[in-house]
Amino acid sequence: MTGGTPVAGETLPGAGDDGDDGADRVVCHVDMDCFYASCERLRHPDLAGEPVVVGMGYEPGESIGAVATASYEARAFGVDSAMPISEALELLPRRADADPDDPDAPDPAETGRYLPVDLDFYEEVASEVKAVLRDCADTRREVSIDEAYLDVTDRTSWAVAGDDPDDPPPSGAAGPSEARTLAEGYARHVKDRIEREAGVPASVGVAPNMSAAKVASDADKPDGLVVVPPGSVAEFLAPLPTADVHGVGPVTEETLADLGIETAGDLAAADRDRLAEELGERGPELSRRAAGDDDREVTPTGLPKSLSRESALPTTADEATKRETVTALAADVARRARERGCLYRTIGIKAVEPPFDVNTRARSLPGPVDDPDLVEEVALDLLGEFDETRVRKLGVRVSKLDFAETDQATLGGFEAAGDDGDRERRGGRERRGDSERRSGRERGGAGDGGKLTDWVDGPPDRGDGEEPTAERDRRDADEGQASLGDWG
DNA sequence: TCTGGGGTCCTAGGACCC
DNA sequence: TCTGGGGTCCTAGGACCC
Repeated sequence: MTGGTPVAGETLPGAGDDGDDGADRVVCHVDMDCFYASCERLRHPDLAGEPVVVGMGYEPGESIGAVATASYEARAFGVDSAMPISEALELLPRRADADPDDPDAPDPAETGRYLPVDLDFYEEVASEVKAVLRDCADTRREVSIDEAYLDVTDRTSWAVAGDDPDDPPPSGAAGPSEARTLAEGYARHVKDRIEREAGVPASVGVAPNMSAAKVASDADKPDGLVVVPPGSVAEFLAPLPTADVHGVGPVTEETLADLGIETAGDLAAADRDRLAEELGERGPELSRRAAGDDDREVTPTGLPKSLSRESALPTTADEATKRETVTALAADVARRARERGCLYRTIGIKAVEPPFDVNTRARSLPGPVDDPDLVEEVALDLLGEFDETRVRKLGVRVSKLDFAETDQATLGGFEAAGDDGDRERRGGRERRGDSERRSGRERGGAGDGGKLTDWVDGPPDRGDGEEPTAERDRRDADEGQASLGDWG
């Protein structure tokens, strides 16, 4: 896109009522364009300009799996995210199936390139994007592998470019409608750096709050930059369909339509008590967002709340098959929990009956554990209720995660004692897990000895007086960031 | 539509406690 | 034993997002 940057609405004098007067934030939402497909193009330049479909669960030559990402060229054929590969292939045949000697073969111009998901590679690219974001904003929230919010209030402002930033025009009202704000220049800088340094395109939305920035980044994809200055947020959102508001899905959209609410403007103006009746607390909140009113701070992503694995299988009632599947999923979830250094206190399963009937069962333990055998045992026990049931998908999940506990085990057994290798570390952790399993309730008791007390005076090997809790918190934060990429 | 996998948050009802 | 009220935890399900 080479056209001018769309600036949503003009700032009308006296209309600056969206946010806190004089305290307008500058929030960017960075959304990578068809990220997986862009990553594939990065390493396969011949894919440039081609319809590209990246499928999860897809294997070359097969028609299983679902579309994870479709390039915009592929979307032009109707291929879309979450679509079964088999359906995508009908809309857009595989290039490999185009054979010039076969009159029945598809026209190569109407075919696309299909590739399986390679998350490890996408995470490498994502980490380069994140490096740019870290450089451009101190306050960030990374939402997924390809999306982040930045609060850049302290790096730029809503002042009009060319004017003295220390003396912005009142309400930004002066100047021609195409006046560029400093915020726009900064957002372009971020966008250009991502493209230059990570090699993949992004769309960026800039607004005084998160939800408007999110909508803005979506408004001109791909390769978009949409700026919504304070005072014009409500006006920018008003004509959009309710489904464009973050948090409005198909069900809510339908409910709203039944109330005669079709646009964000309708939603903003709707009776919020009525919305609360229909939608619960979410209703009024969505209405506020639609009105351009969202005071959520950009806060870093925390540690995960749950870890799960699930997998689809040909619909079956066979008990042995189901138990095998759950056993494998349980082992995998337990392994990932251990890798991330967390204990869990609740173990659950999911069993999906055709067509899409989701059943969940969960059991909480007396205390947090790291115990793969127990995950399997509990999961299989919960599965017992579905022995007769035909299922098409099974899942295993651990929740009520506890990171602090293992951190202490890690620090005590690993860092402080020196690197004794992974085996030793795991052994220590397992022993700890077992003891927790027997006496999980000991946790939280004040001054009951144990590792916490050992730390009160500082790490055993270090006399530098560094405050141990602060150190642990920092590790927590780092771990949260580092693991982000795994949840695309 | 015959939907893949990994998450988050919210709600409602029941158990249990004071 | 009944009645009332408040709070917390747990489980199950639903909606939504990427």
